[in-house]
Amino acid sequence: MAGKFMTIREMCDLFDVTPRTLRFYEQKELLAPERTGNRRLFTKRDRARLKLILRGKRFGFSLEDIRQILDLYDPDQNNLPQIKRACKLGTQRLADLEERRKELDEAIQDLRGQLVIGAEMISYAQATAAE
Amino acid sequence: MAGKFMTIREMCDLFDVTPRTLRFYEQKELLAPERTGNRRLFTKRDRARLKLILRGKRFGFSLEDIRQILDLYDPDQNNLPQIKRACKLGTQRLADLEERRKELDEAIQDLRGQLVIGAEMISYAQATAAE
DNA sequence: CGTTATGCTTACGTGAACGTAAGACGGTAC
DNA sequence: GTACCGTCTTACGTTCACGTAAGCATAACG
Repeated sequence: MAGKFMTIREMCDLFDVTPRTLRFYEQKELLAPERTGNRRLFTKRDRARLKLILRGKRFGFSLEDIRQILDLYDPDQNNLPQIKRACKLGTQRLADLEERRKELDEAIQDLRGQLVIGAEMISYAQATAAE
Repeated sequence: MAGKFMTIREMCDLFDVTPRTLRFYEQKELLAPERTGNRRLFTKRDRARLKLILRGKRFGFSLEDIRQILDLYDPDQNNLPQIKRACKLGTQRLADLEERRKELDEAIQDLRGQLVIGAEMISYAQATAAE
């Protein structure tokens, strides 16, 4: 049923988005589903791209940022300069992500510390209440 | 000059944001600077909160999400139920962040792989061009 | 002491990322 | 055949996160 092509509804159910969202992404050239008549047919490629799109969004990238990143994932094989540009941009993006990971680790440490403090406040409150 | 209080401009320079942004965050109750007359005076607490705000934004949280997180970082010490709620929410948020880290690691691995492919494409193109 | 910078409030404007409603078209279930 | 999905296009509406301009008060500088 979903071997090669998927309808827009199947895509929506699979990724938990609305049809409007998929059409919007197509309009922004983030997706490029096939057509039969004027019905959209989403391929494996579209699914892979959508996964990347949603992931990017969860990390605060704009759709325009994401479009640039997507180009990295399937550049025009016959266009060497474009491949080189994509690699350069990708290397830069990688450094970006690694920086983000450091920040994320820091945030996790902070939050853990805060939870310890919270736990202390609770046990202290209970201790004084028991007096 | 910036020992205890900072002007809005000093804050802007320090965090690379506009005055409008700081006023906007205050209106949304993310910050609560003191006042002298009607001039805002930002304290160490505001600086700590702003750091958290900007960090949250980089990870795609909405300002409303962030407001909830901020409450975690200085709950009302006299309100035990609120502390407990904050801890619960914080624990949940921690799991959330750790999930994000897994995703981020995945994204980094993907991108590294993609860069390898790109490098291969470049060297292949150059090899065939040399024939 | 006038000019220039900084800050305040109020309020309308803007770009991104969709939501939503209207109307038309094609398959298909009865 | 017609009633009903599912999908399409077009287009106006909406929310979030600020930008920007106007008008006024105060502070800092020379």
